[in-house]
Amino acid sequence: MTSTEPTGPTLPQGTRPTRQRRAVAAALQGFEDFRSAQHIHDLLRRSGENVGLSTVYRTLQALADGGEVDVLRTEEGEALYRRCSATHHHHLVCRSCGRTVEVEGPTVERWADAVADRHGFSDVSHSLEIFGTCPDC
Amino acid sequence: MTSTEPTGPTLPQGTRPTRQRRAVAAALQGFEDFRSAQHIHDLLRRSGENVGLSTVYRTLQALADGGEVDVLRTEEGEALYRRCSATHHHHLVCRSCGRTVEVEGPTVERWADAVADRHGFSDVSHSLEIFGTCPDC
DNA sequence: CAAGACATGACAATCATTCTCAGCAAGAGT
DNA sequence: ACTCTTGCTGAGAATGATTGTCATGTCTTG
Repeated sequence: MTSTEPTGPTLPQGTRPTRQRRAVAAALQGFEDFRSAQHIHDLLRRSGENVGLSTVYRTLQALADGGEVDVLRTEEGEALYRRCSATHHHHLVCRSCGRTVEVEGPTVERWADAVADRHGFSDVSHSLEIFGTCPDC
Repeated sequence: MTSTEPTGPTLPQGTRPTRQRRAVAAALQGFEDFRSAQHIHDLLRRSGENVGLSTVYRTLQALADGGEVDVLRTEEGEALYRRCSATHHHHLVCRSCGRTVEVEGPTVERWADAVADRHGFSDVSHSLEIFGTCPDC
């Protein structure tokens, strides 16, 4: 019920801005496409920031819960993370190189909401990803 | 390399209609909603049909490859299977009870293909699921 | 019937993700 | 600044779904 003003959008309120959490948040600024938790963990290692794998998972999950990062599942079920743009959108992902293109489809959004509404569903969310082979592959 | 005429739509061509495969195919007729491979394995056990877990996985995968069953991933990444209707469609899934409603959206299909095409992507597929809470929950 | 090819299943192996828990660090109070 | 309380971290174990292995079983054809 409290209306604590968040000081920044980078980390969810109620958490401590530790070195590790900052590092993960920073790493997310370093790429455009979707990366796995393990990949991000690697990036951190390489850049000198030592952060435990568990912590990377925990932090990504927290960020995802707070709507700070997008999560998507590959066709094999692996979770991929990416910093979230302000606007709601979907992705066109290359199956071989992982290249990602952001796409928007206002029509789709409306359609999904309408369908859910027609069936009496509430608290609606949807996931939409397009997979294919990009021109370079 | 042969063009063997398929005798039926139930199992992909080039496979032997063994007891186990028939059993899995039959089990899929027994429910409307999405079930995990392990759940299906259990159903078979209970109904007296003894089929190994590996075989259930293999068969489901083969059926999925042949477009005979729909596969979707839960938000936790687990694969769920369901017999496929003839037409391409998507699903409105209740997050708490798992109830599934099939929905169609020709517009969405066209949109997805158009977007992919515009970016030069080939061999395109898309996944779209709508999650929500159904009126009974 | 015999041979060859494919299918099966018990079990081991993978692999991403989560759990555990002892030790460390941040923020509040003194 | 010092301490206390609470939360955070991380190494490694545990989990759980899925896939691989391979000896054995079962069609199918000659």
